Amino acid sequence: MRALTALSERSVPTVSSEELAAAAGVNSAKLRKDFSYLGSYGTRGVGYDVEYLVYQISRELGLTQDWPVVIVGIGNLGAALANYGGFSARGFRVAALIDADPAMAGKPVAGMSVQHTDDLEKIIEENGVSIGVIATPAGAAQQVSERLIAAGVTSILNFAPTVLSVPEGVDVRKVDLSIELQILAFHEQRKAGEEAAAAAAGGSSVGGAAPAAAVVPPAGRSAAETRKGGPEGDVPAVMPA
Amino acid sequence: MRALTALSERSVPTVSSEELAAAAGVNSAKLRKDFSYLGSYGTRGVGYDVEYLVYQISRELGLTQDWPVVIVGIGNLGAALANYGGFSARGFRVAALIDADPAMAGKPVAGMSVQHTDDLEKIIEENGVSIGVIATPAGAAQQVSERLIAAGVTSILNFAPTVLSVPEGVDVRKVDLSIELQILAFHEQRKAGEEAAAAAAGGSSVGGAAPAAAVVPPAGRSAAETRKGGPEGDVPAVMPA
DNA sequence: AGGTGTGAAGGTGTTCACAGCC
DNA sequence: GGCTGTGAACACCTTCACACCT
Repeated sequence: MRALTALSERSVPTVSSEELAAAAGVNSAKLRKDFSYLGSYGTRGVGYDVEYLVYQISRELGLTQDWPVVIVGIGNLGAALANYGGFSARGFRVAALIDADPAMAGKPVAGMSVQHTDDLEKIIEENGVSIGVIATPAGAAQQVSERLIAAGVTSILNFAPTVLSVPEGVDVRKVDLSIELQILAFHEQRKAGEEAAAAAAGGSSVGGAAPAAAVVPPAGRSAAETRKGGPEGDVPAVMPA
Repeated sequence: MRALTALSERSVPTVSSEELAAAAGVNSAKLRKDFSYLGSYGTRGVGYDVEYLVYQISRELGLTQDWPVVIVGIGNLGAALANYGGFSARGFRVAALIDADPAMAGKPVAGMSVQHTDDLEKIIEENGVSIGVIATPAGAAQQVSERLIAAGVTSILNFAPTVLSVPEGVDVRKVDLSIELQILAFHEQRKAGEEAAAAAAGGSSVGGAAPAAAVVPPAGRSAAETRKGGPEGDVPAVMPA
């Protein structure tokens, strides 16, 4: 979608699956197959009409609708989200900012006036909100989610570091910022391990030029097979000590 | 890992793959197979020693190390990240907060003093930082990333709404907050579509009780097969108008 | 000639089911 | 008897390759 939008902005009229795939960094066959699930929107010998394709995909993804959302918990994170430009650009409209702190009520954040939690139900109903964003502290999250759901919200984006328990039919997506860092740290560790291994081995490996994006299981497979000793001071399968 | 930590806090000594799988919401066979890649850390007839398993997985994931990180761009989002408790809890230490605005320099955020971009290289080198977090506006992100990388950073968590281009060997993870909302909106749209379809069909479907977590391609497959008409006012494959 | 749409081949990831150990 | 560790079966996803359309 990003690649398509870029083409659209450059007023490119049509793309072949090959060109678009290259721009998006994927395989052209995959792209064609994916598009085929939406329908036959291409023209053989020509390619896909960019504008038409943008429209079809947008609609399929629900981006042609305008989704009102509320943000509950206007601390640093809530304020950051309220100011985040990406939302309005993608069809989301921040209908209200809600905080439990009476001192926050009435304060202007991102050009809106913060409202108090007391009015949560009213706000949701009046604006027909079905998506709520929780940016409260962990302790408040579960309770907030219950009130949101009771008022009619059926999708929740949860930034609080808690697992919410919600009734069936309600979607929750949890954003855990530290998990992203953990993933980076994991790869960082592997980089260090590979360097060390390479240095120790002294270059006896075959094509050891640039093992950039290694994947986990296969790498340690054979090592794991042999080392079945047990729980005493042994070495991790995927990374040499 | 979350499920394990919870057990550890409740001082549960051992778990079977079955119990842990239920707690984590996954299949027990998958869990055993995944663990087997790390080694044979379980005891047949008994299960896994919780503490030992926590340690092994932590080490494998690189969580036993202390990772210094810098946050560049101390606006709302940067401040929110600096205050985010989850980082220190998972072995990350915020080594410095950096902002380009001279007015920010010296200001206290999350108990630290914000430093100016001029000192970026010095800070990175002195603290041995290999992971950087970019929370600047889109326009500054690419340049910041280049300075970070030149100074020795090899992993970047990018919150700015831009695609960074970086040399090989550098990992970038992009967090796009609006994508999460888009995913919720997509499911939300499908919920609405299903309701409408159910209402229209009047209950003639077979087991139409609760099609909670539907997946995309299969659903619209047969419909897509028949509708090959072409680009005039037709209906999306996966969602009835 | 150029490029889509798609059956078929090829991979990868998941689950089953059971031998083997405690 | 209970539970792990793992080959084998299975399901799903990706890629190939080519018939068919413009």
